[in-house]
Amino acid sequence: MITVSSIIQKKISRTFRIDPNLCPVFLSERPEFGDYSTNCAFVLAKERGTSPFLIAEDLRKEIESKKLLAPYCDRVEVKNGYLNFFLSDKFLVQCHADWSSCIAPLKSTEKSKRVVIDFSSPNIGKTLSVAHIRSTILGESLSRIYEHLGWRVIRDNHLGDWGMLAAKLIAAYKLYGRKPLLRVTIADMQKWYVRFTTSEKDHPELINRAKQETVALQGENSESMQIWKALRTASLREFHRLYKILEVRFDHEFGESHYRELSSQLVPQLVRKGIAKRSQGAIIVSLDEYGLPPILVQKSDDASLYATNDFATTVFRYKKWKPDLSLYVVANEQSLYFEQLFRAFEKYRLSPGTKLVHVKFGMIRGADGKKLSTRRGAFISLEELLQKATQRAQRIAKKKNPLLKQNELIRVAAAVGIGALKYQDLSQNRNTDIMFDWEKMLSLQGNSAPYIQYTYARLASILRKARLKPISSSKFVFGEEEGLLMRKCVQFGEVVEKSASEYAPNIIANYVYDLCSLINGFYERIPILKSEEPQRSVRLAVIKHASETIKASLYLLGISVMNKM
RNA sequence: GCCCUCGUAGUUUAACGGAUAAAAUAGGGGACUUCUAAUCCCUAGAUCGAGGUUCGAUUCCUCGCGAGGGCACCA
Repeated sequence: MITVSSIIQKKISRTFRIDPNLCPVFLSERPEFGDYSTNCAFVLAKERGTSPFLIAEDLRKEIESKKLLAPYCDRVEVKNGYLNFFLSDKFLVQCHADWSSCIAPLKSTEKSKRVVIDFSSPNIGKTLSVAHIRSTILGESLSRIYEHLGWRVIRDNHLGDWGMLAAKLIAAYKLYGRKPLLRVTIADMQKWYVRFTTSEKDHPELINRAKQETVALQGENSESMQIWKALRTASLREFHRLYKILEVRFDHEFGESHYRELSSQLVPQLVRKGIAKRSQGAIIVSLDEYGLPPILVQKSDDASLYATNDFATTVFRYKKWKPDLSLYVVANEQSLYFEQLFRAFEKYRLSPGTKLVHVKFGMIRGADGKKLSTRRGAFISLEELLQKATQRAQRIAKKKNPLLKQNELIRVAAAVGIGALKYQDLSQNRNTDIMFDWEKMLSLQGNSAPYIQYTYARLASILRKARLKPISSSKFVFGEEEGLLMRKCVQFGEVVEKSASEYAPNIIANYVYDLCSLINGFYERIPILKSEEPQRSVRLAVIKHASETIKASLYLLGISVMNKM
């Protein structure tokens, strides 16, 4: 994978002995500023006490006379104190000839870096809702992005399938369940669970029943254990159905239950090491030195907690995979909690080998601006959302292109509907809250997935009609318009790297949208099939690269393309 | 009370401390005998307030104002 900006940065920092951090090289904002720019002259001006314009000019002369950036850039300009670099045509032709090195995913090997991505992570017994959509879609996209960069990605769906939740589900089933276990659905469980928790207030004995279930769950062959297994399986069945529609997959679904042994061993271990101590009957890890409130790892009735389990999970993952990076794709609301968890883990392992990151995101809020909750009656099931999205897409697809065959129509509707939903979320900076709005969620207009998919379909149609004949590199000359498009395509690699390092798929979304907007302008102005050789071949080649770039970008967002729509 | 996230055109959103703050949508005007008009072109419109740091601030700091979230036995 070629990332020209880091090459330029390295050469400049080495040649002029500048700290690489002081000469950041970034993609230019406009064509007249070239392809890459650096503001290092400003930084150096401060250190040396001279004018940034003079420094920039000196650097430019030196770079040009030594041909420092050959073969990548053949032109350097100084403008407003910035150094602007222009990719050479020679380099663009080289990219064309070896296109796969620009766009193909890197292969992962034994030595590749490893990342564990913890995402989606729903609770069993409860229907997936819009609240799960962000983590699920973001996590899947991040997984694909890291895979593209050659990392070994371990996707783990950390199900909430244990503890009080599980106990209450079992107790509720025993009380209200009139169905054989095999026929129980998530909707049933949810109904029973809600009934159970709402009656708790007036009937405190229900809490005791649930506590008894937690004890009963310790017997591997108890009736409660059989019920639990069945409820868990039924939940997973439904989750998997929706994940399949969303094109989301996991390597593991260990869930909290997997760590029950480890959790129980952990607390005494923490106490022995002097990390945890008893306080007000409970066991806590104090985090005073970080200015954080303490984290509870055991309740005063000796039961374990969320944190205990997560701590054990972190230990388990560390031992099993020795990951370089571990991402927890979980909403903003849990910021404090994760900070506590990571600090506590830091105390446990004095030199952590894994970088732990809470990839947080804004909440989906209701029309009233408040958190969506079942209690407020603001429950919107994911299934309903997916259905509506697909239905609307189908209606519109039929209107727009009546020639589509039935099977094509169905494929288009799914790709467009689901794609729009994902794009709507992923194209936004992940920290911004989303106000839930049916219209917005399902919109197929403007800056949306179908705009990009449509651009792809247009190009596919041209390529179908064209029959490509490869022409030799020596005859290959980019005109201005073709060059502009090619330059944008060449940026793909660095865009992917940036989005990975910031855990921000929206960088890819913004990029592919820009690319398409460029393509559509090109499409309007420049004839392709009807142009003369050798231009025709050059244009076709660029169009092909562009369409592959769209496809690859959308793939990283978890969105599919089609040849007709 | 303390902590976290956020505040940008009418609306929904972009923007590594940098160049003329970018789009979509709604509004006004235009382009299909031409590779798919789910398209393109033109037009009007914005950084919550007050200070500070900086050559340069939507971005960093302080104080306000506003929205949302979190803060010991839920997950």
